[in-house]
Formats: sequence, structure tokens, C-alpha cells
Amino acid sequence: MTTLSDVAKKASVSKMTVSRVINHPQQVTPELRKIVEQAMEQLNYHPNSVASALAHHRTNVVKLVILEDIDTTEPYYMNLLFGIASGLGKKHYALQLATDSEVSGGDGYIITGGRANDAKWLDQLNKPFVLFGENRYGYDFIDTDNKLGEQIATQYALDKNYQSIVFIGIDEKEPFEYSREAGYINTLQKHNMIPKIFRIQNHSSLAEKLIISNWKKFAPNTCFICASDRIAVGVVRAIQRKNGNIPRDFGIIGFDGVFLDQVSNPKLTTIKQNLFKLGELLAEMILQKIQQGGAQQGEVLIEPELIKSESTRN
Amino acid sequence: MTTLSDVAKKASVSKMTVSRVINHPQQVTPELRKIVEQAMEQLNYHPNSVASALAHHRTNVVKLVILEDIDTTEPYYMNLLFGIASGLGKKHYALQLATDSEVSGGDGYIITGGRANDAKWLDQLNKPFVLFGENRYGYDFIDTDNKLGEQIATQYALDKNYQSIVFIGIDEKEPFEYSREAGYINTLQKHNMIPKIFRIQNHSSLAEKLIISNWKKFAPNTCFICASDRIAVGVVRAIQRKNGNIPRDFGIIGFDGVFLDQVSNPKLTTIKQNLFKLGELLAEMILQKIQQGGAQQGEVLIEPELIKSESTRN
DNA sequence: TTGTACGCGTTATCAC
DNA sequence: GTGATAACGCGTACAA
Repeated sequence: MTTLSDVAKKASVSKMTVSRVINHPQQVTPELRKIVEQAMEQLNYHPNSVASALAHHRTNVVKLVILEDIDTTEPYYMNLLFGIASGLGKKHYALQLATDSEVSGGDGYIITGGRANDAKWLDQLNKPFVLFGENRYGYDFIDTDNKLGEQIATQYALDKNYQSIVFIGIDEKEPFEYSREAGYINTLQKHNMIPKIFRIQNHSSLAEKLIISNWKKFAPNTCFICASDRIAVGVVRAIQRKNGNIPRDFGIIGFDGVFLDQVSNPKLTTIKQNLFKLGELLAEMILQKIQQGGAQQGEVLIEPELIKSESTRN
Repeated sequence: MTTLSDVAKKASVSKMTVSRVINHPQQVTPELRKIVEQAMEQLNYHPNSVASALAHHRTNVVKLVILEDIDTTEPYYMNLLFGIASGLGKKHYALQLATDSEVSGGDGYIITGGRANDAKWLDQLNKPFVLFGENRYGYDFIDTDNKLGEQIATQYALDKNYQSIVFIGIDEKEPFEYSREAGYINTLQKHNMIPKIFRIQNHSSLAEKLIISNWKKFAPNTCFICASDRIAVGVVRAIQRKNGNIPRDFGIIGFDGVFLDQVSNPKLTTIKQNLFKLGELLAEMILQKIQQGGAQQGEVLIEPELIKSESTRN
């Protein structure tokens, strides 16, 4: 294993010069820099991040804290996780998972699944953290642009000439849901239409029951804007049981675009979250926050993508 | 942050004695040990694993290498990942993900999604590794007992008095599939019944097409043993489209028991893999292998569990 | 701009 | 059985 000293010898400079070439390149003259860089090339030198971490009183580990129940974990966490791992890996950081709130170790946290009543717990954290998911308490976060997503969905339903646009939401008093509903409501209002909103817990079977028990309220030519693909799948099943025609008489638009939309039949038109990118950005944000000693990072909303598929008219 | 030296001072011993109390307790007399342990308690001392790693020329990081395409990644990876992370965390190890074969860094690898033609690549690895998933080249691995799983499934179908038992397999020439088929075949042979096997790629829509285009071959009173829940979902849809009665005339048993079985309607009877435990064992195995300098660890098969649900007679 | 000396927290080695 | 010393590889503080 080649070390800083090896490079220093080869380049006939001190270790510090080599260290500076790596961490503060501007502090060293271009000529010396070239020589050192060549030496690093020839020796195939890679900094030992463990030693670096020790000197910096760091661990080079970021913890991912998942506050939701693991059993309800959506498959889309996979993509998020891969994104995070990818972003961390680029900076030679590693990942640890924590499913409860007993966190310790690590240089910072990425926290997901937090709800409104987790605020007190967050406030007592003594290390930098960023959240995955909207919040309105001023914590740094990254999320899909939920409002924009449902705006796009609702507008698309209108473009496809569905006369009635119904929203099936998730029955949780959380910002992400408010934002999704707001996107739907705004777009309808813009066209002088009156919102119709139903809310249930995020389970396909509950969605199925909801639609069936309210079936007479839904005339043909209705499009359902669903706050999740899970719900959308349930709506599809209900319509099929009622022998409704998809997509001619009934349209369905989901939200998430991970796995479930593909397994569904018909495949779902959905608002796809770019979870991988989101994960990468989360990693970059927490790493930057760590490096900056905990400085505020702000909020970032990622634009989702409309996937046009078989559950709406084409 | 309290260090080894702090404890040493408090206990009036040398740092080495403290270190030994932690790593080689037998080498220190019981009396001294007590004193040191009390000092550690009072100072709430926790070893700095980064410093330890540096001294050991380690990174305290294990890499998870996923050789499958990330887009086809099944949601069950989540549970595996959580298990791995849990197992690593107990020993203060962290995780890095790698989705291609360009691995570097880390003290060892957990490799998943490997296929037969990855053997040459594995052989050139210069760090300890263990595999998730059966192989027949002598590499250390952990997997669900696939054969046993389908034995249980097939026997259950027989117990429920389905007259015809059909196997819908995954069209891959890999040990896990051979094992699953073997479990099915063995159990049928034991009852002097002739196996009927179909194979397709692991997609629900392909399963659906397969069943529909062969519909006349399946008389009522048939149970489909499926090599995955994805396939099972497709089979369910096909039967429903043909207006077959589930579970009276047609039974379906899946494999995996992660997410999809719950979202399906009817919910699937399935062979549930204990992926979390599997992940924990993978972590323990690779950690032990690292500690033992790469010593052979052997093979471990984990017993799966039959989940009785709505897609078979009760 | 560049180099020297030392510290980060732990462990291995070799004395006693 | 226990302790002093050096070493792991890198970074900071200060001096040159």
C-alpha cells in the first residue's frame, strides 16, 4: 500500500506538500503540483481515508435513520438507498442503517419517514442531519416536488378530456400529502372545476373498498388522481370488478413510479419520483453540511416525471 | 470524547492494559480487569473504531456488490439490506454499495446476483467475500433453502387436494432455480405423480400470457407452484381473466413473500424467505471470514416459511 | 510557498 | 501479567 510518504519521497518533497496537493491545491505552485501529481500517478496512490478520518475526528460514516416501520417499507426505498450509497461512495463515505431513534456514531444523519411529532427528537440531535421528505419546521430537506407532480397529473387528465377528476389521497396530516392535494386543487381551480377528494390509508385493498362502496358517485369519463401507486392499484382493481372500461371510461394516475406501476395490469400512468437522484442529492447535502460544520443547507425539490402508460387514454 | 488514555489514567494502569481488557480479556488478571471495567463504565468509554481500524490496516467497511441490473432489482433486497446493515452495525462496521464489478476498498465483500459466468471474476478477487445465493463452485454462501421451500409448497398443494400440480419456473440455468424445481419434482415423485414444468422469464405479464395461451391444458382442480411471487401474480391475473375460481378450482403458491404477496388480490399463499435474517447471517459470515484471514466458511441454508393465505384452499 | 514536529486513538512488539 | 515504545497514515500549527 503506497502512502503519503512514499509519494513525498518519489517527488522529493515533504509529506505536507503532497497532502496539500490533495486537499488545498491552490496553496502549492503549479510546477511542484505537477511533479507531485505525476508521482501519485506512477505509484497509483490513493489516500487512506481511515487515517484521514482519524486525524479529522471523523468516522467517514453517515447514518440513514428510517423512522417508519420497516414492515411498511415501500420498495422505492431501494432506489433511494442506492442513490444515497452512490453519493456517499463518491466521497469515500460509508453507510449505516438505523431503524430506531437510538442513533450514535457517524458524522451525520439522513433521516427519512419523519412525521410531525418527531420534531422534539430532531431538535436534540447533536450532529448534522438532513431530511428526506418535506417539513415545515425549517429543517433542511430534499423531496420530490409533490405539488408540481399532481399539477402535472391533473393537467394531463384534463388534456385527455376526462370530465370528472377525483383525487384519492393518503389520510395523513403531513406536508407531502398537503402538497399533493394542493397541486390537484390548484389545477382544478384554474379550470373552474370543483375538487372532489377522498382520503384513505395507503393500502390497495382500502382503495378498492372505497371505490366500490362509492361506485355510483363515479360516472364514466372520470379520472382518478391517486396519491400513491398502491392506491392506484386498488382503484384499478375496483374498476375492473365493476367492469368499468380502463382507460376509455375511467383513467387512473398513480404516484411513485417504482415497481408497482410496472407490475400492475394495465400498467399505470404515474408520476415517477427520481429516487436515485434524490438519494444522491441527500448524500451530497449531508456531506457538505458535515464539511461546513452544520451550516444550513435549505430545501430542494426535485421535479418528478409523468410516465404515460396504459391506465389513461392515449 | 473519552479515550483509552483517560480510562488508563482513571484506573491507574497503562493504555495497553485497557486495550487488553477490551480485546484479550484473558490476558489480564480478574482484579485488574474489574478496575478497568469500572473505569470504562464511569467514563462511558466507547472504543474509537476508526483508530482501531487504522492500527489494523482495516477500513471497517464491507462492500455489498450487486451484480444484477438495478432496474430489475426486486423489492426484497430492502430486507436483505437491512439485515446486512444490522449485522454489520453490531460490530461497528459500515456498508458501501457497488453495482458494478469495479470494486476497491473495504475489508471484504458480500456479493449478490452473481451468475455462473461471474466465476472468473470472483477468482481474481483479493479480499474475502461471501455470496448471497446458491452456487456450486465451492464459494461460501448463504441462501434460502430453495429445495425445501418448494417441497413444502408442493406438499401443501397436495394436502389441499389439488389433483394437478403444475410448476411455473424462472427460465434461468441457475442453482436456485434447479433447487426449486428439484423440491417440486421430488415431492411429486414421492406420490408417483408426473411433474409438469413451464419456464418463463421472471415477469408477471409473461406468466399471464403463458397461462392464457395454455389455458385448455389446465383443468379445474389445479395448483400452480410458482418460482416467484411475480410469476404468481401473473398467474392469478390470467385465471381471473379466464373467470377461473380461486382458490376453489385453482390454487396458486408463490415464492419470496416480500411485498408483492400482500399487494396481490387475493393475497398470495407463498414461501416466505427470511431475508432479514439471511442478511444478518451474511454480515456475520463475512466479518468472521475477515477476522479469520479469509478462512473458508462453508454453506448455510435458511429454512423458509409457508404463508397460508387466500390463493389456496383453506 | 514549503517544511518540521507533533497529535489523532489504538494496537503490536518486546522488554521487564 | 504488565508496561514503555513505536507505528498505523494523515493533518494542523507553527516556523522557516
